[in-house]
This record gives sequence, structure tokens and C-alpha cells, in this order.
Amino acid sequence: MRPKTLKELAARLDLSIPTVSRALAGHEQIALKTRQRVAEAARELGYVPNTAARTLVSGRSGFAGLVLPIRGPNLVDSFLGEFVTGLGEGLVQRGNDLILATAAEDHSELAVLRHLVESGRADGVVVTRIAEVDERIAYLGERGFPFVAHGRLLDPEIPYNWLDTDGAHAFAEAFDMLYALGHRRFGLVTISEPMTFRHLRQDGLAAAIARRGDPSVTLEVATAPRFDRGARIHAVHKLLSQSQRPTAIIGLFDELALTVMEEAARIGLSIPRDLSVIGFDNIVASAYAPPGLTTFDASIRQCAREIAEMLLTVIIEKPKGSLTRLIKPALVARASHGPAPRT
Amino acid sequence: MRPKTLKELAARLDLSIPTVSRALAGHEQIALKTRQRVAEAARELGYVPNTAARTLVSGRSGFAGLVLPIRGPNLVDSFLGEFVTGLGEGLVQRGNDLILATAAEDHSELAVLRHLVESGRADGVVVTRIAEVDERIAYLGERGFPFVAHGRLLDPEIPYNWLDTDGAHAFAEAFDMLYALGHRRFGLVTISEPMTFRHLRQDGLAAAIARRGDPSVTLEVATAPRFDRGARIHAVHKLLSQSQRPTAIIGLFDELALTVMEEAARIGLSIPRDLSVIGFDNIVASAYAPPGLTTFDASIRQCAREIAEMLLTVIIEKPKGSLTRLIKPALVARASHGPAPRT
DNA sequence: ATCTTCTTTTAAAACGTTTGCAATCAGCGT
DNA sequence: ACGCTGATTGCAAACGTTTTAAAAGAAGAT
Repeated sequence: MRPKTLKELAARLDLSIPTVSRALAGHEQIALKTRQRVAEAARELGYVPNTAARTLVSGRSGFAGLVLPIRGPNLVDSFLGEFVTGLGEGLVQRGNDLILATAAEDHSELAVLRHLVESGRADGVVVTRIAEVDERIAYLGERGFPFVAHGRLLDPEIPYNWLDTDGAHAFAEAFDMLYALGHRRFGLVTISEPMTFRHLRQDGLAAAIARRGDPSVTLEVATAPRFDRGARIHAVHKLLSQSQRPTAIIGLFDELALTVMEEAARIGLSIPRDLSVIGFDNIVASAYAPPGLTTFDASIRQCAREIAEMLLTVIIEKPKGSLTRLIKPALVARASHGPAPRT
Repeated sequence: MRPKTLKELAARLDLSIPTVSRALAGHEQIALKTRQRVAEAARELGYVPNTAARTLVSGRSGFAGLVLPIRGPNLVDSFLGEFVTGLGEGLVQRGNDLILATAAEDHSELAVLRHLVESGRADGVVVTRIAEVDERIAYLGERGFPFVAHGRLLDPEIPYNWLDTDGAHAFAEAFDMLYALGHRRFGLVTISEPMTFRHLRQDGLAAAIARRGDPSVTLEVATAPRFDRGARIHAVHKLLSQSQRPTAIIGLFDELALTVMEEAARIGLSIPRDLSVIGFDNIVASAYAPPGLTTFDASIRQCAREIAEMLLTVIIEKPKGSLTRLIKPALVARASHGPAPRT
């Protein structure tokens, strides 16, 4: 019979409960050979400590929480899928598990987050898709609850733990590359939702243009709601169908760039001959969409792993300052960009 | 100061701990006005019971687990995304939460499942994508651990709790409809992975053909690995490029049907004029892919919700027999099917 | 007033673990 | 043989809740 409790295991070993407990925890004060004897017995008999009891006394549940930000019809997009996977991997590596909470119809994302925090089910949480005015960060900060954010607020003065990909840098790099290829008329397809990353990336692009100081460079911005496919196509179409259309279009993220490629194909433009397109994220579909989207690899899964590690650090070590980490995304040059067409 | 424990709350109310505990649980034996008084104080002061302590004494953690079946590059596909969302919704409705466990490189899915079960972190688990020989079901059954499966084993004699969509019925319906439209040469695109649903659906199709008893009906089956896009396209291409190609192709699920549509478009076939295509699942992309894929709605999210409810029933009521539920998927007639072309 | 009955509240044990502190034991010097 | 030291081990309390069983209190009957 497999021992369900420390008591049973101790009885079998003819030791007291505290001794066995300490032996399993590897305390030096327990004789080495006792430790070995206990460890072996535990392994052999398949003893597994009771999580609830351990949580009760230690105050740590061994769980990290993530609230699924549900918006639009495609509930978990490819970004979130990779993100969740990476988080899980990073956590499990250090003996922690992931609670996934979903917002139901009658509970806002903040309400779900509150539940997660206040029920004590999680030791810390991860928030993603940072909004311009983000009530989750405000709430968590105020409460002093351990968390790590994927993404930055616009105000760099507010202290909190975050990891972000340097979209500004990538968009500047995209511009410089396209400029070098002769492009002067640029387009940017962005979203209307108040997420901070749209500003960071767009500002990076604008800064690069300003740095260049070439007055012949133009930038036209098309905006559409993130999850309204119709509106997205419409916005892209408008951008493409004008007489003086851009010769290079940058999508705020891959899905938008892919829409540009689809729409361009539909109206008979050849990529990259007539139009260069660049995205951001390097989602799986980008490799397959003909002719292959040039984009920046945000290595979402790897970032999520690091976020998991950061969170565990925050939970365990409670560092004074803020942990921050800015990842440089790498250019993935595929076939959707090329020299500007002759006028 | 918000009371963190029952003791503090009881002290403030000048009541004993058990009274407050029972009052919050709504026991009849506590005077109604006491119950109200306690409830109000708890709400006002923001008291939240400690989950660990409750788990310790009740033996229930309030968690259900799901092991992410990771395969292929697109880690969480649209099916899983919807599934997870539905599960979360169904659970949270009754005060439970979802643990999402991911298999790391060095841990098989079964190992992760074991961890989940044996650590006592979950009261029950959900397994999906049932394999022909499914070690997870064997393990859980043998251990007597509460679980509900999404999908069936091939042997209907093995007792366990499941919910499934009636793929056999749907595929028969698809055949009957296409037959009525004049189609006689059929194709089926399927996968090589040993999942049970491929048999259930294919057998349903074969049974419908047999029932019809028309010797002029032919069925050609193309098989490719689930996650090898190249092989998939190759298999589809082979099916389409022969002289006597099928006039109607059924995809084992939408993604395969979409591949058929893409490939057909690529080699210049017009859908539905030259070729009818039908899928299964009704994933979001199916509505957008031109000209709109005719498919069966498996209402994954709704199913996942029901699975959550079934699991809670199994956990709480421990029913003797097996809970089973077979959902009839509804035909979603879009524009990818039509009359058979004239020979 | 006393006994009974019913309602309402409380005391105490239990869940399985960790941890501060005390107890035991062996070995050693004297 | 005695006390001392240092290495091991065990006792008891604690974590916050639920639950069994019993106590206290109130109301009604005699």
C-alpha cells in the first residue's frame, strides 16, 4: 500500500514525522544515511506530499495564474497559444503549475484577476497585452501582489516588473532596411485598441524616419479594430487602392501583415515586386503564407519562459527594485520585401 | 483591516469560529439573522476563506486539470483554444478553476498527467484527442481518478465517462447530401496519427456508402501526418491531379478541408463548380476561406462547457455507471459544395 | 419552579505538513 | 563512573478550515 501521508511513511521507517519531513527536505541536521534511507523509501513507495497541507503552513501554493484576455471570435490566437505553452514550461521546470482563468460573460478580466489574487490560489500572476491605462497593473501594484507583465506601460516612471520585446527597435530596423532598398512611400497598418505596443512600435518607426531627415519620405497609417476582419480588409484595401499607394507596408503584427499580403494578391499586386510587406511576431502562419512573410521573431515562447522565471524570482526573493528585460527581436528575412518598384 | 482568517472575523462579530464557518456555508442550524449578520460582515470586510485550509480538511482542491497535448509547430491550435475557453467557463461557473499543465521536453504527456493526479492538485482531469490505444484512460481508470474524456475509444465496452461529437453521423449526412447532388466519385483526406475519431468518421462514411448500395460510388482515401504541411499538400495534390479525380472531397476536419480548397485553387479548380469540399469542426477560419467552407459545427466551446459540468458531477456525486453524451453536430451549409460537374 | 423539548451556539478534534525547541544518544576526556 | 560536547531525533505547536458531538439557552408543558 502506498503511503498517503507522512505519518504512514514515518511509521514504516520507524522514524518520527518531523525527521522524515526534514530528511525529504534534505536538511543537513539529519544523518546522511537516514536521509538516503528515507529518500529511497519515499521513491519506492511512491509517497507524494500533500499540497494543501504544505501550502497551509508555507503560505505558498506553487501556482502562478494567467487570466486569458478574451476578445474577439478567435478566443485563443496563436500568440496566446505559444505564450501559455512557454509559461507552463518555465513554471513546471521549477515545480510550479499554471492556473488558467477565463473571463466568463458576467466577469470582467479584472474581476477574474481579483478572484485569483484574493482566493490565495496563486502566488503570483502574469498579465499580458498591456493597455494604455491598465487597471490590472494598478490593482496588482497597489495590493503588492507579485506579478510580471508582458509589455510596458507608456510611462517609464511607474515601477513594476516587465519583459517586453523591443518593437521600437525592430520597426526602426525595418524602416532603415526598406529605405536602403529605395522605398520612400510607407504604410503602416495598426489597430484601434488602446494597447501600448502600438505606440511603442509606431513611435519607433516615426523616430527612425525623423532620424533619416529625408523630406521625401511619407508615412500613411491605416487603423482598424483588432478583431473586425471586415474593417481590417477595408482599411488595407483603402491603403492599397489609391493612385499614390505606398511601396512598403509594415503590419503592426503578423496577422495584419498577412491581411495586407492577401489583399494585395486579391487586387493583383505582386509581392515583393509591386509591394514590400513586413510584419512582427513571426507566428507560424507567416512562414507558409506565400511568398513567405519577412518579419521579426519575437520568440514568444522563449519570452514566456523567461517571464515564468522572473515571476518565480519575484515570488521567492521579493527583490526591492523592479525586474525589467527588453528583448531585441531578430529579423527573419523571407521573400515579402525587396527593392522599391521603379516609378 | 481586512480579516485574513475566520478567527479574526469571528472575534469582530463576537461569535465562535464554527458559528461563523457554518453561517457562511449557509447551514440551517444557524439562526437566520446570525447568518445575515455574518454574511454582511464578511462581504463588507472582504473576508476570503483560505483555500489551502479548506482543501486540507475537505480533500477537494477545487481544481480541474487539463494536460495540453502538444504536437506539431502550432502549439495550441484553434480547436484547443476554444476548448480551453469553454472548460474554464464551465468550471468557474461552479467555483472551480482550471490547471493547465504543459508537457515539457523531458516529460511525456502521461508523466505530466501523473504529476497532476498524484500531487493531489486536481480533483479531476479532462483528456482530449483520444488515441486508439490510450494510456491516459487506462491509467486514470485503473487508479479510479475522476475524469471525463472528449472523444471515444473504439471499444464501446470499456466503461468511462465521455462526451463526443457524432462524427459518424455527420459524415454519413455529408455523403447523403453529396450523393443527392449527383456525386459518385468521393475523396477523403485523413491523418495518419492513431486517433480514434478518424476511424469513427471514416466508418460512418463507409457505412453510409454501403447503405446506399450503389456500385458506381467510389471512395479514395488520402492520408498524411497531421502536422506535416508539406506531406498534407502533397497527398491532396495527388488526389486532385489524377484524371479521374473525385468530384467531392471530405476533410477529416476543417484544416484538411481548407488545405484541399487552397490546393484546388492553386491548380485552377473552381469550388464548388469543379469540386465540392466539406469539412468538420467549423473553426473560425472556415467562414473566411473563400468561398466559405461547408462543414459541421462541433460547437467545441459548448462541448467543453458540458465536459466541465460532467467532470464536476463525477467528482462530487461519484456516480456508479458511466456518464456518456453524444452530440449531433449541425450542418453549416456554406458555398463549398454544389451539384456534381457534368462528365 | 421544574422538567422537557427544541433551537442555537461552542468546544474539541481532525486534515498533513513544517519548524522552534527540547530530549536523547554516543563518544570522549577526565 | 561522571559530565561534557556535538550529532541526531522527537515533541508540540502552528497554519485555517470543517465537522462531530456536546453544551448552553429559550420556550413550553406540567
